Amino acid sequence: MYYTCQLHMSRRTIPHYEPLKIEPKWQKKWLKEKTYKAIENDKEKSYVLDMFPYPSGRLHMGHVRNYSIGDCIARYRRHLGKNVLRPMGFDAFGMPAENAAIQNNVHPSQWTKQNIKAMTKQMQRLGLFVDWDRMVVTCEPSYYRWEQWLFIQMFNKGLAYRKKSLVHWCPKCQTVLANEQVENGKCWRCASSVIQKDLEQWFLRITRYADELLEGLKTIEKGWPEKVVTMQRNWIGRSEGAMIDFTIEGRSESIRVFTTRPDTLFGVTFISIAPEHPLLASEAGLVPQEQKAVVDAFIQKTKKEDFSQRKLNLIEKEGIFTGIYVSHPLSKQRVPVYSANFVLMDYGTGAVMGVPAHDQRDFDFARKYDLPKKIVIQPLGRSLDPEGLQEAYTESGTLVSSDVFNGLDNLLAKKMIVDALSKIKMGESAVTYRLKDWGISRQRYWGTPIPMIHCESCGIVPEDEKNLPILLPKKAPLTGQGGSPLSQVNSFVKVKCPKCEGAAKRDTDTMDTFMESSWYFFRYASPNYEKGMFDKSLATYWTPVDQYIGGVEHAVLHLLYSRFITRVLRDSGHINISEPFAKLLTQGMVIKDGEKMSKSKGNVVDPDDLIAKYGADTVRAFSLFAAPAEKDLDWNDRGVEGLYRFLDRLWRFVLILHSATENENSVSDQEIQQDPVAKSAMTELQKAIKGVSEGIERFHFNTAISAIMELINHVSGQRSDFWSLSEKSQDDLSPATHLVWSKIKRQIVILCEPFVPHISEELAKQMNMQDMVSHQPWPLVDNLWIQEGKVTLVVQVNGKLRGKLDVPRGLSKDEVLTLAKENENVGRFIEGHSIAKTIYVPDKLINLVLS
RNA sequence: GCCGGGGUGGUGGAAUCUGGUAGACACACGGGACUUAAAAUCCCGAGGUUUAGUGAUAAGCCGUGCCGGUUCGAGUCCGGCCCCCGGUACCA
Repeated sequence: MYYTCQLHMSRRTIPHYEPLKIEPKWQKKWLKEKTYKAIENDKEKSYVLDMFPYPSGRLHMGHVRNYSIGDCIARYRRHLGKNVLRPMGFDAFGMPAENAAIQNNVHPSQWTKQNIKAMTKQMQRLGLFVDWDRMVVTCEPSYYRWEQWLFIQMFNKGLAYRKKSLVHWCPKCQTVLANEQVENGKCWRCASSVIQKDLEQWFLRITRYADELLEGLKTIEKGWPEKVVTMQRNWIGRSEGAMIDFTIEGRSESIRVFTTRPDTLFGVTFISIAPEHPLLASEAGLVPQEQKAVVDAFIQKTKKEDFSQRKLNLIEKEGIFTGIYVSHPLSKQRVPVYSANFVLMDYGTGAVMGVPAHDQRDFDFARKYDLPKKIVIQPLGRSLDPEGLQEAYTESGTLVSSDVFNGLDNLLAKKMIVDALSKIKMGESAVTYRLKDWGISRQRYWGTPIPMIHCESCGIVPEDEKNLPILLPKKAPLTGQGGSPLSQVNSFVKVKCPKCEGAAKRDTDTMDTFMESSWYFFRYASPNYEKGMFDKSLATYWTPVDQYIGGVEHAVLHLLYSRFITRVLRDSGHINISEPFAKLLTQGMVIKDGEKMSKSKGNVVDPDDLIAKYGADTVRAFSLFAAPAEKDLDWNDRGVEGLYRFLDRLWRFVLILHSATENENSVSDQEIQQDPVAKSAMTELQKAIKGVSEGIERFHFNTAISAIMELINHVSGQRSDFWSLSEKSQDDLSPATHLVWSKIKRQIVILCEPFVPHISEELAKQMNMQDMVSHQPWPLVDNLWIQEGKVTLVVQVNGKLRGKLDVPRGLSKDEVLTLAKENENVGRFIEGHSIAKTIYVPDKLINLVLS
């Protein structure tokens, strides 16, 4: 495995780049010496965090990409002198473990532990910058104990509560899903169609923080992708409007509607309510006898319709007259009440005022059922009439047919009408949110048990904190059928009530796994802390996370829940921050042949195979080089080969520089200036330092790596015999070149360390460098060398490129103009014309504008 | 529909923040050197097109989805449109 330098017949040989030999050695050393351990100190801290993985069994390329990015940032920041924390852990509760248990008869805990072990090994084989002493595994009782404790605190503050409600239910996973876990009417995990069930469940009152979560986005929007901020904003879905009461004819109660357009109140020609609305239930006794049969039939029919389809607006608008009438709160006119399938019970009040002239849905509905359209807003300079109206007019305008509000601008009218309603207690301004409370009960085994007890005499009682953790029983029947597995474990269910000591039952649901991931980043500050969720002073030192990296798929789930829980912890005095993640980088997917990598498509690339073939450095470097971080990365096997070849080139490049520059003598800057070879090499080195630094800072890792390639291309091109140089060649290198090359060999290993740490450390060692590369400071750009020297100045005539001038920097406009006119090609274009104007950008270009 | 992001060679992408040589760097391709041969390695070439020249080459024109504008100068800024990707949705 040795090749001999060709031209010089040198006795010296340079061993080939052999990643598989050098990588394990360094990985062992890093682990043994705890090279990347984070210890609190006086330096500026930097907390770099990747979203922790679910222990599915094996790393996939998405993980590799994620960790390569985080690793690069962590390493770079350490070189900059920051105190870097880069921890790793596992989001270890969840369904796949339980499914594996059902299918293969392995205990979820065993399955999970095996996977954690295997995946940890894979990560170590990648050579990640990680403080392994801070590992957090969420299925450990020492972790979930504090989650149970948090739940009790939230219960005591009214932030955790139980209610019966319609919830999303996945028939395949046999469990409830949160709103955020339903995508297009399908389960986020298994893609089964979700159905609705009426169940009693635990909820966390995230809506109490709705406004704050919305406002808080302003403080982080600079550090987060705009896309994610927008998604959260839309998800919270704040809308301002009014609640308005329509009194039911012959009754004292009223139907309350929510509207964002109180200015169109006089345009109401009907009311529509959701089929599930309680007023339609028989108990309410509102629907007249003669209408009862048809109304019930309509309700039944709508209920049968696929709920998700109804939400997705795929079903034609349908409705039925309920026989109920209400009275308009201001005009006192009689208004019919319809039940309509497009009105949703879970938003607003489940009842809507129908204004066909100014709302498109109402317009469609009115057209179908031949209901009148009343125009109450006229646009400026036009006059709408109900007969000619082809669609609802939803823009602004002036109020008409609206009693005392006629002539008002509609924006002003909004406020005036709500005021008028408030006075007679028939309405008030109101804000609604799309965001709903977070349902966290899961009828599954492999999760954190909810530390609550149901007592017949005392009601719902929290477990005594002394008894935490409430351990998940080791044995439970796992069949995937028949509700919570824990309900079948007698020893778990039967407890004494902490209040009255009477016989009571434990809650048998477990918490949504998103609970664990909502605070793990605090736990890393003190992973083994036993007196609470985390040590406040340590968490205060490290958090917020300075740079968070992960997939965009968590834009509203994990990233919103974490912001919520952080605020809960803040309000109970456990931490002083509101926002857990100061900066967020969402990396794109790894795709192959235009499709997402997946087993079913058979286009999965296994990181282990690649590491076994090319080594970790190649895999890491490729995943950074092939595309900008935030874009999708199209996997390309040839590209990997290319990166491997580059690393081989890097390897030989550094060793050749080394063998050619073993004896260094001191040379002044001036001597370098006067030596063209040395000087241009120096300039290229400075450009590379600049390019790599800026690339990493802007997360343009692809251009950062190309800056290193350019340096190698340039220096190796300085001599035609470069690739066969040896120590013999020292004699024919100028002292200045000798020095600059020597500088390059020392600095290039630092520049490439964030991308390819193994090869970098190994090269440093082979060059007998004292310290490990990871402890070296980042080289600073010496602008002197970049600014020095000649520049290529562009000459334009009328904005078109006509010539180039190689000139020294800092020439005056007149000097350049004279040179430009002398240029033969430029001369051809200006001949016979006079120059009307000259634009000169120093050291860049001159543009001659002809008259 | 609404909200984001994007559209640049055969391909991934650079230059876009801050208007100033479009195509860095790489992949793929083609040619050459080395080799008995191959691999590896090294070197060279390359957006399209036209003109002149045997030729190396020189020069012109066109070119960053489309149309228009601002500017001495637009891939970059502004207005309008088309297409692709992602998110979201009877949200009252």
